Amino acid sequence: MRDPNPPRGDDLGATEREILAHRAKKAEALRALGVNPYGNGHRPEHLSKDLRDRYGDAPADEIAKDPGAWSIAGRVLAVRPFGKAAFLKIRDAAGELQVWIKKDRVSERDFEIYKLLDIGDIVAAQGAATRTKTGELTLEATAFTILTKSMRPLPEKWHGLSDVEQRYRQRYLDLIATPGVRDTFVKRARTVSTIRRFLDGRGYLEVETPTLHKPEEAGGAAARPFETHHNALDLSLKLRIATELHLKRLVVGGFDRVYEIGRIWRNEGIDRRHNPEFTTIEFYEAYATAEDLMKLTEALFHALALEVAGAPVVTFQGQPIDFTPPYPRVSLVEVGARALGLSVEDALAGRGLAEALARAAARENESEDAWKLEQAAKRSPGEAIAAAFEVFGEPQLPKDRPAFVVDFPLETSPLSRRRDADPRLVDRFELFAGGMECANAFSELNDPADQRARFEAQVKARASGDEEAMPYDEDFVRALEHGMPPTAGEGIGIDRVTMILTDSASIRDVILFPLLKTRD
RNA sequence: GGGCGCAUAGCUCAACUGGCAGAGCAAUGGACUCUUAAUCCAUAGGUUGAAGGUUCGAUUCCUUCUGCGCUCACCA
Repeated sequence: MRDPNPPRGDDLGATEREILAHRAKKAEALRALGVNPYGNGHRPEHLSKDLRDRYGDAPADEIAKDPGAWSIAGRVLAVRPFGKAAFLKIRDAAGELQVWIKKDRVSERDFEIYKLLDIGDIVAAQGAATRTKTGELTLEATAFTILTKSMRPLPEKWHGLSDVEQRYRQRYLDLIATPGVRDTFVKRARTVSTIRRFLDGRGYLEVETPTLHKPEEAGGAAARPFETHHNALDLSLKLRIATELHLKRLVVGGFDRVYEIGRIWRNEGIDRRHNPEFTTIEFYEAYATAEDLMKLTEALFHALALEVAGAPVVTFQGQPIDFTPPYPRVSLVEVGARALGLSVEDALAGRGLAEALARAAARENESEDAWKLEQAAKRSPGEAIAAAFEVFGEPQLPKDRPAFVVDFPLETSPLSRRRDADPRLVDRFELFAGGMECANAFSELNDPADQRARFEAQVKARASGDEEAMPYDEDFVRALEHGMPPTAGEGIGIDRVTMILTDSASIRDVILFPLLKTRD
């Protein structure tokens, strides 16, 4: 444990303290030159990209004919000084550009300012374009100033930041120093905007529903919620675990096509695929069926691959995945039952199921899966078959393409409409890609009596220890009693889709500030 | 929550079987007007994550704690 009342600036090492002090002196020296080290009001007229667009690969003599008058600003990433000249590597919003400062081209004062420069400072330069004899497009400065003085050093220039923890805690440094990080988050933004454009173009309305839920509202998924409290109302609240139930209320209210892109919270474990807060898109379309949404999903993911990754085939962790429709379909009950050596009929009826699960568990003997199968034997037939699919079916899903898992048992889907042809199943699908569940969709249950029964089953499950079972949402049933048109809905995990589109191994690499433990 | 692993200068990493804690980059001072990890000379920088223990001696071995990573379970 450290000093509980550390001095401001916390536990700096001597080197760091010296750097801060030295740079503070430079800031004062800038003020003495009439430069506010934290000034504002300087607006660059160009981006580094403007010079590249203008000159491209043009040779030096051609650039010399029309060198232009350019004005850029950005962060200094590297300085290569030569006494009376220097090359600066500057990064702005559009890329990087070299700036060349020469004592005989800038004013004496500007050269004094340059001498107070540190790597990490935000600077502005004006001047003409040129190409150096090593061939690099360069802005040859005629005016130079420091806009913001950086007081702390950037990470080491060769290796950057390799301490994963520091990358997440100080993401601003990660963005500056680690190649590709910036691009990942640009692609994340493009993923969201592509989805938004896709749905807007199909007549969907974007809405926002509460993230603070009363205890009875915090359903829509199987998960444990975070708990919080409103002081003025003295009200216990939970953070939402899904947007589903409010969005369907809106379908009842006449918004036939709605979606919400938003943060949800689930109070569960953290690993490569899970962060306590993450972003989903849920959308609901009246008069559509799960079958319709499969078509829509194929079109959407194909569009995402093209728009975000730039090609229909995306390589994720060394595995190319072809997002060109159509995607193969795999039956959960068939594969699950077959894995247990049973017919679908016997499995759904529970005939021989316990014995088959025991046999399968024994086959798996020491592995973790055995335990999962043994637990499944205590649940309903549908849940047991789903468990068998998880253990035996999921690893066999196609890896070079996304795949739809279809034919879900009723018991695993408390908000899904029963299938007319077989009421033990629901018209539901999950989209798997890259070994992850990326989307989950179904024809929505709009029979209020059936919904009531499903909620009752959930309450019973909760009473017998299932902490992830949903609460009974009376108002939601009331809404259904007013009549919800036949509807299909879908949820997509934005973070996981972004992982695939950016080839990121961990969900933390696509969340700017993932949750970490507090440091003392 | 379980298992495995990691923590040394601001950053990236060394330090043999327990024997004076080092290097590169960054920094500081100096030289240098075409560099791309610029180069050259010099200097400074450490509670080896924390607390205990074993030992003549601990970065190294042991215990506990903290944080992080991987993995398993739960989950999307």
